[in-house]
Amino acid sequence: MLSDRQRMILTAIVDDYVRSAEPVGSRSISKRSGVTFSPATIRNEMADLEELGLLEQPHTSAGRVPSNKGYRYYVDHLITPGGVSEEDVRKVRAFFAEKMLLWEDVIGHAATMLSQLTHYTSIVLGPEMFQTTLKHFQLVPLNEQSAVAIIVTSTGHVEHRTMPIPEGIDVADLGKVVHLLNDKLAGVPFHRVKSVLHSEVAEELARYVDRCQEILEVLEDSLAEKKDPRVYLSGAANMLTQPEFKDVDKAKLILDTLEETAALSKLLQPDSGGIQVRIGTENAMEAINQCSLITATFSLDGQNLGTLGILGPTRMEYGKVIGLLEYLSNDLAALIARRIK
Amino acid sequence: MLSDRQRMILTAIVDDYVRSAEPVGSRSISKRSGVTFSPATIRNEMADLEELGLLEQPHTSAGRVPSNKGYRYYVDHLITPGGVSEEDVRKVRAFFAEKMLLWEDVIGHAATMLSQLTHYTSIVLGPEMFQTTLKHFQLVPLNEQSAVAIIVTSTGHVEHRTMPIPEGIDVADLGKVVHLLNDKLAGVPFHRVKSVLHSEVAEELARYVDRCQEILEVLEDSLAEKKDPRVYLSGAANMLTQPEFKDVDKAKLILDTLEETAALSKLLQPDSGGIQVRIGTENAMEAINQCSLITATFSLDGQNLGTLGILGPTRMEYGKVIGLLEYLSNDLAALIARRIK
DNA sequence: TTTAGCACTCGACTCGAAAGAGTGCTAACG
DNA sequence: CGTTAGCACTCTTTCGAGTCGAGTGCTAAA
Repeated sequence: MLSDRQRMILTAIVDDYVRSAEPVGSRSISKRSGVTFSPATIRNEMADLEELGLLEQPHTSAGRVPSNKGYRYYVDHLITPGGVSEEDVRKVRAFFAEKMLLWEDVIGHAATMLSQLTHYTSIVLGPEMFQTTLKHFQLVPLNEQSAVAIIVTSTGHVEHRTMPIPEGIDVADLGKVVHLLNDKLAGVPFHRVKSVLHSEVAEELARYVDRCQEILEVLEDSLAEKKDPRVYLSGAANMLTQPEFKDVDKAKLILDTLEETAALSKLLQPDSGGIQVRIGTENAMEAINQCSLITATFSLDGQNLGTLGILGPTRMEYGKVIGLLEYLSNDLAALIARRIK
Repeated sequence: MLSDRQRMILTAIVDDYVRSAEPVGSRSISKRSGVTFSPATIRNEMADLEELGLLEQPHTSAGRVPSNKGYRYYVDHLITPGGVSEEDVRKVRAFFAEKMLLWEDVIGHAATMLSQLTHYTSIVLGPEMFQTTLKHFQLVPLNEQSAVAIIVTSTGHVEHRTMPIPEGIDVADLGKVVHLLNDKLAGVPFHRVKSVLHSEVAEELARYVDRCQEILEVLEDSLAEKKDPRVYLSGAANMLTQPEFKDVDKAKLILDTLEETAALSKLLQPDSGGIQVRIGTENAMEAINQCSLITATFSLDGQNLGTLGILGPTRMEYGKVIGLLEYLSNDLAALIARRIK
């Protein structure tokens, strides 16, 4: 357990270091308003905090820097529950007002906004279809060989996929199949679609439709195929403004990682709902062991609609970012809820 | 007009500099196989080439570097029409074989492949819908307030957009409208959709359908709205491997630019079909005045289907990239042609 | 016209000295 | 006993001088 003074000093060091990116010395802390003790006292406390593993020294005769453990303590116990600045609220409002018309792009634009507001990198995951239920689906024939499947999920997410039509299949037959499937599949979770197709639908369908086996097969491919959720990335270049990545090689390592959307989608996969903070080596991926990732899920009736993520250096404005993510994820959830009513 | 020897020297300098990123000295050229004259002779020629503005010297006592004008001459007159290596052909084949099933993502994946094959940054533009014609469109109602419009263009491109349903409109009415519109609008270029809706459709529709004015309005918004073509970016981090961008600030400038998709879409807009090379300051955007952009359009019956772009430092493997783009753009065009038959 | 020779230029690298920031320790103080 | 002043010490950063080496331009000879 830390004393009040130790907590105060740790807070000061984190705050200072986040701002300046330079090791924090005892003198600069003693000069803060509200500090009544001398640099020497602070040095003693700092030595104690270092022994506890909360601080580190880049080298003798440098100031102190928070360790990962230090950041963790800060986030868990010291953080000031950051409200969102009035200006940011205004920007968010303005943004949604403008972008609501192009609903398809709204999540992508949210990513852009996040990176602009925070000056960090934002990574946003769209809904993972596989975990939602099918609400409605429809086929629109394109030509002899292909059709577009439009899929609507219970969360109001719409997606289309082109699929091949087996040689010589009648369009009318397809229509019948789709009609029947909508009855059977509405409300079925995607991860069960495959088995439902096999167990319940196949036989009945076979009575009405020729060659239904072939039709079911292509439908399976386009409907039930597991796909990674869409990944929206924005502000990756913001990483380059951080002094910890002034070395191009380090920066390249991270930016390369950021281009692998599959890896990102795994990285953001939340353990649970709400806000999560992963500091430095707490992140599974080695390339971002110098970074912290803060994520927030937004959901509707317990169904996960997506994840907002902010990636920055471990030396990051945790309070501000957490506040913003909390605010924005609630906003987005509310927006989607209102939309599908 | 350059002498054969001058052309040979310029070629050697460009090739060497592209490989090494270091100013090329007379000595290193004279050592090349096939070179029969001494460094002194080459120095004389180099001085002449510099006077012509084709070469530059970073400072006295350094070797020579091609100027933008030098690259231009190289691209226009000296380039060896680069074939595509067998290995690359194999990779492209393998790639298409694998990705054809997920047709929706094929262009995006093509971008990824381009950046991986070239180690440069690839920027790919999807089809500009506004220049194609409408082939078919359909509405799928989502709930009381909204529907999805599926739009199919003559080039086989499919797109969906959510649109609001005006309060209290009958779904059956909507169906009628869509049916009628498909007759009227099929084959109409998108840039004329708006006027056709007004001039030809409006009156006739009014006879059958109540409140058709409101319906037409929302349709206009979702159908005829001009949207920038989709921009696919891949391999932006490759920029960081180039020694000319080892300075983080320069790199940041470029990466920032690369995040503005609207600007990119403008930048890639081709003057004409085929391959285009823009060297250094020939590019409109100041941030990439140290870069070259090579673009190739792929089209079908004269309709532009998209643009492949490779962005790299001016010190770029022009021959190889041009060859690859030529090959891939033809391939893509053929693929699309085969698909819509 | 080509080439050898040579003085010259200029960036890159190395080294050491000086400056400066911050510490840890000790001893004194209230 | 906690707090503080004082001080020696450590380590990085910065700067300039010196050296090295690559490459040039010029001149004179082949």
